[in-house]
Amino acid sequence: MHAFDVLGDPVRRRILELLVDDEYTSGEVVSVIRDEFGISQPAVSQHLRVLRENGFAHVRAEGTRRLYSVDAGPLQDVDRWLQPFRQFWNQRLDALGTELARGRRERRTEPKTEEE
Amino acid sequence: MHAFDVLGDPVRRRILELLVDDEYTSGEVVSVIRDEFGISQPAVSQHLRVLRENGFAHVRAEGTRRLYSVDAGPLQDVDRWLQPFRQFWNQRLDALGTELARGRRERRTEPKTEEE
DNA sequence: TGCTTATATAAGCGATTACTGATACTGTTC
DNA sequence: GAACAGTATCAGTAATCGCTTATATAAGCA
Repeated sequence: MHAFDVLGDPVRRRILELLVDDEYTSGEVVSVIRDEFGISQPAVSQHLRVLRENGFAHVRAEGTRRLYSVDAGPLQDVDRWLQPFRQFWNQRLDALGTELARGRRERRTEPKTEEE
Repeated sequence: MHAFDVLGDPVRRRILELLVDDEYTSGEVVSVIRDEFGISQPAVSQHLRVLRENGFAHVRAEGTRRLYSVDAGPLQDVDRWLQPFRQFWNQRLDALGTELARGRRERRTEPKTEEE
């Protein structure tokens, strides 16, 4: 399953938004998602499985509990895929990011048009 | 249709990769995609429609031809959604991006660990 | 050891998606 | 204005997805 397919589901996106801050047990995720989306425990568990199997989440057992956390690998792939398109909304930020990633030392920024 | 659903399809991703460089006529897109994916003209046209209707592409008529180009709006939404996750792979780039977007003037960069 | 809690898996079903072939529409050219 | 080229739309179909209910597994506890 491609990263974008995984992220296509709103429940899975929401789960990742939860995990970005903290580890959550399966049950905690279930209770948030049940409230927000009105779906069952198995439904959530299946989404967690998709996240696991596609490398978006780590699991760690603690007794009978399962603690989920973000694995950012596939998100980084998405970020990379996006790279060539960034020129459209922010050429300067994009260029700067590239430079920085290459380990440049110094920057001065020119006047710019604001967005966001 | 959510941006991530649109990007879930490999044909649509490929079309956007083409359009990132240049305008393409519908027929040009069809011929590239037909070669690479082996699907028909209507199939490609339907994908172009999805891109159009979801704001990923502009169309411009020129005679009987239709010229497609990227509209980056929804991609920028995706980029924004990704933002909180960037800390996982590059805290410093992330922080810098945020600062720059807020219009700061000056930067000096510290020594860093390389990635990419 | 048996009950309970936490979680995962399985089977089945309805909705959605991406395709195909057929056709419609709209300019261009003779 | 008829034929053609470029493109879009339509109707039908097969595959996939996300849900539900039912059930399995495994740890904690009386």
